Amino acid sequence: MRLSKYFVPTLKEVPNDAVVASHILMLRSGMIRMLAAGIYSFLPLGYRVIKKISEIIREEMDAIGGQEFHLPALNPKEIWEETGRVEAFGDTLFHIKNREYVLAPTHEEIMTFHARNVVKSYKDMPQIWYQIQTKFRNEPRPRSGVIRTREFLMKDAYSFDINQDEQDKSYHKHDGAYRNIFDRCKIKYFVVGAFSGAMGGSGSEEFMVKSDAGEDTVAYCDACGYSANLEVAASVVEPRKREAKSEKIKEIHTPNVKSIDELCEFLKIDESQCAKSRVYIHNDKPVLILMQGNDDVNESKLESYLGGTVRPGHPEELLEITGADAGSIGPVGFKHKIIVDNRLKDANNMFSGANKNDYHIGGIDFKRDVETLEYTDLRIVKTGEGCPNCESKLDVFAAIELGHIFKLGTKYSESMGALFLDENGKEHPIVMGSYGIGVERVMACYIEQNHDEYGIIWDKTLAPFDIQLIGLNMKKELVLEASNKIYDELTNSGFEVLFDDRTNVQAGFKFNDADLLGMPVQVIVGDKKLKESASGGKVEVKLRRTGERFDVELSELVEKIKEIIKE
RNA sequence: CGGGGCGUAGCGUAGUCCGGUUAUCGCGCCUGCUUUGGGAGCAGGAGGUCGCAGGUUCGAAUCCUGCCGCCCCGACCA
Repeated sequence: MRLSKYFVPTLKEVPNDAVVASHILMLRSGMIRMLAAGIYSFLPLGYRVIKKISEIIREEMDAIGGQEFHLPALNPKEIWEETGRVEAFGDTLFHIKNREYVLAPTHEEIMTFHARNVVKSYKDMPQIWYQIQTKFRNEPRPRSGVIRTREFLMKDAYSFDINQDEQDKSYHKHDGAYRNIFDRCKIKYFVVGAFSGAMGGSGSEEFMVKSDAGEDTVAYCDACGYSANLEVAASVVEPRKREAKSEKIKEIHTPNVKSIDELCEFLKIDESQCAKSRVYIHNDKPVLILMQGNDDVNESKLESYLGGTVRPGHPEELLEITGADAGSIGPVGFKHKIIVDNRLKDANNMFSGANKNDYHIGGIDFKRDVETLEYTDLRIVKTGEGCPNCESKLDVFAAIELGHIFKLGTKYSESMGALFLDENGKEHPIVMGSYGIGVERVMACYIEQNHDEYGIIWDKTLAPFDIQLIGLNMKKELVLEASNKIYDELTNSGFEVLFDDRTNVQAGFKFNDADLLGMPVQVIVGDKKLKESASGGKVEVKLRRTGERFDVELSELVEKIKEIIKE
């Protein structure tokens, strides 16, 4: 491809709206342009990368017996009503205004629709069906360029099996395929056990990439590989030990003391002696949560302990429920359910609010002074805390979710009536799995992990082209002829070559563009080196990743490049 | 949806507080000449409803009101 005719609008300056590296570089290298918030066009160069990623995914899906579908994005709303997901998705689902259609945010219903009444016998399974297509979600806040958008490309696969054991096999096939896909894309990732959330089902794993641009938070142990979404992550922390002697309970006047830090300062005590109170509302009833010191409540853990959803109480509610404002609330005399973090199990000699403004209570013994307590793990894990599986320390960081595999069970097959007969003629719902990969996210994550101050650093697998051929001064006959010839030779040898044949662009400009676009190999043709050798001339070869450069005789160029580029 | 920021030529921006000639500068673009191994030089040129609408005023990029768009944080998120 000749750059003089190719639409690659590179940008010298950083666009105002881009913040994360992958977004900046995709814009600057002319691979994408924004149409509206969370809606992007892929330009020719960027689309080449998307096609390469899709092809890798396709190969690995086919290798585990996947069959590719092409499904409608426009779906009748009634199919989505069969599973109750019009309501479940709520505002995230795009609705068509002038017909009872929705834009598909995923395709469980549609695949199940095709399976029911057709996949009727145990002999028809297993099946793995997949698609690589555009999905639509009305995200409240798109962000980070292509990482969270309203319209995006997703590989979604669905498996259909006769029972859970068989489904486990399909699940493990996908686990392997996913590892192959991300390995081949040269992405450094890790796998996290996760909630299956609103998807339903019994188990799931997320394929994550460590990145500040990510929206998930993960606890990870370098030593043993333990990893978990922060929503469910556990850690080993020093518990509050019960002291031998329980002090007498006493009320203390603490004017204007609100926070745990202020309380410690005022009473000259350690935060480990403090029980912080948070009031949540669960099923319209108040629940008091006690945490040690400044530990934070993990609302996901609280929700899974209680079932359903919780929300923090409003200030007015707190006053009505406890008789005090936040900062003076405590367990003594609290009339409703109290749940205490494990770290404070059976603690005594604790300080907490008195349920009376400007007063706290000291010498609280949870076993003596509070009627009924429940204990569970409610902490948000922090960096440096002990790994629950080994002796090492946990690291907590942000991550991008690249892929997610679910054991769906029979949620969709039951609600949509996708049933089959087993060898005894008995009817069962199909056991399903679903498996997603965000295609643009693969691209963004790769760039997040492979760039420098000059631009993107592609490996051959995802690079839009293998080689950027740079003709330095295209007005010189010698350079023009030689670079044209090299272009033909490399192309005929099966390489994908982007030929910077622009006549009116300075050398430095071409070099910088080449580093920005980031093809793995640059071949630089200038008249000085062409004249250097009697045997027909030399060109310079530069490796983008290392910056290494060396001269190669023209006659040896193709062989040399083959050597460099072979995987 | 809450908080914050921004919107002036394709991109990046000055000017906005404190209203007043022809709206600033750089890059990019067009024409010509020169230059050609690290983001060229000279000369000439094109390009703007200052996000939109209304209002105040003799006069609005600038002040007021409403709306729209974009970014960041939060909430939300299979």
